[in-house]
Amino acid sequence: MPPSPTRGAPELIAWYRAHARDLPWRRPEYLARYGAWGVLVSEFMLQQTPVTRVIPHLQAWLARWPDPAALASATGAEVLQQWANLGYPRRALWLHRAAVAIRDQHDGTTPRDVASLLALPGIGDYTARAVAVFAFGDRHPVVDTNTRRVIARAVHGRAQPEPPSRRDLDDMLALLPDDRGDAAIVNAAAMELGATVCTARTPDCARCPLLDSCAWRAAGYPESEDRRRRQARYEGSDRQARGRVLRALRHADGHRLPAAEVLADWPDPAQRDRAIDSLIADGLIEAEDGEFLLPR
DNA sequence: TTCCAGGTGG
DNA sequence: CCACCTGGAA
Repeated sequence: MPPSPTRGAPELIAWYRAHARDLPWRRPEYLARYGAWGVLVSEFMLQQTPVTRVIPHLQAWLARWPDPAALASATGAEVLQQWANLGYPRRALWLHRAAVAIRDQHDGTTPRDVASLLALPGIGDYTARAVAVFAFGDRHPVVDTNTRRVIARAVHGRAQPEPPSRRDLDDMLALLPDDRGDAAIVNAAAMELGATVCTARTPDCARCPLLDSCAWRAAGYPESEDRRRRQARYEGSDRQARGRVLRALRHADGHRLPAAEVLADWPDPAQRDRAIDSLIADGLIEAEDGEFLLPR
């Protein structure tokens, strides 16, 4: 017998109301003050970045640039400086470019429809739907890696999700109640459950609101083969070299340094040149008069 | 010392 | 598929 469309939704909603973390972007005063732009900025920072690292940067960022027009008028150097050590600094440039597009193409108002959001730089399947749902209250499936794991277990009875695919959105959609507000909570609850209870390595099933209906539990918690690729070593990587260059420029007077001083002590000159060239290609640094500098 | 989390774009 | 960053946990 196929699962009923909203199987688990009431349990998720009740659990979320009682146990969701109190995060800044979930507070009514945050949404009242920053609106959809606040949701968009928080989701940008949360891409690939733990909640605890985002919180202090988010407050400072929105205090400085509370709306798209304010950010759009900043320079690349200011944006990268403010992004600081959040990681993946291309996101900072994408966010800046998204602000420019919102100012120039949407009258400074964060768009509501998923297609328009997807057209903005740095916004993909997850972020577009997260903004549409959490900022505007529309009914769409929002799927992050936590959601995918929760669905793999509770619905499909597998310990780990399959590789990401469009079917993930269909799976989540099937769990959403008709009511838009309830649907938004179920989206948030699935992510929250995966982040705090149905975790990758040590799920705490005793605290799970879906315990009674969980397909993984019903199947006896079968293991699944670990198909994760080993993460590339960071020490000595191109990533580390790029990160060092940007960190040096963030801390330099005028955000510029003589080319000879940039990564001067890096052990592999070819790798250093490759890192610098790729930073220029990405628009994260510029070369001028024998110096490297953050972009203007 | 290694491992881990995590969306987007190419 | 693979590159992209960081710092805290294991």
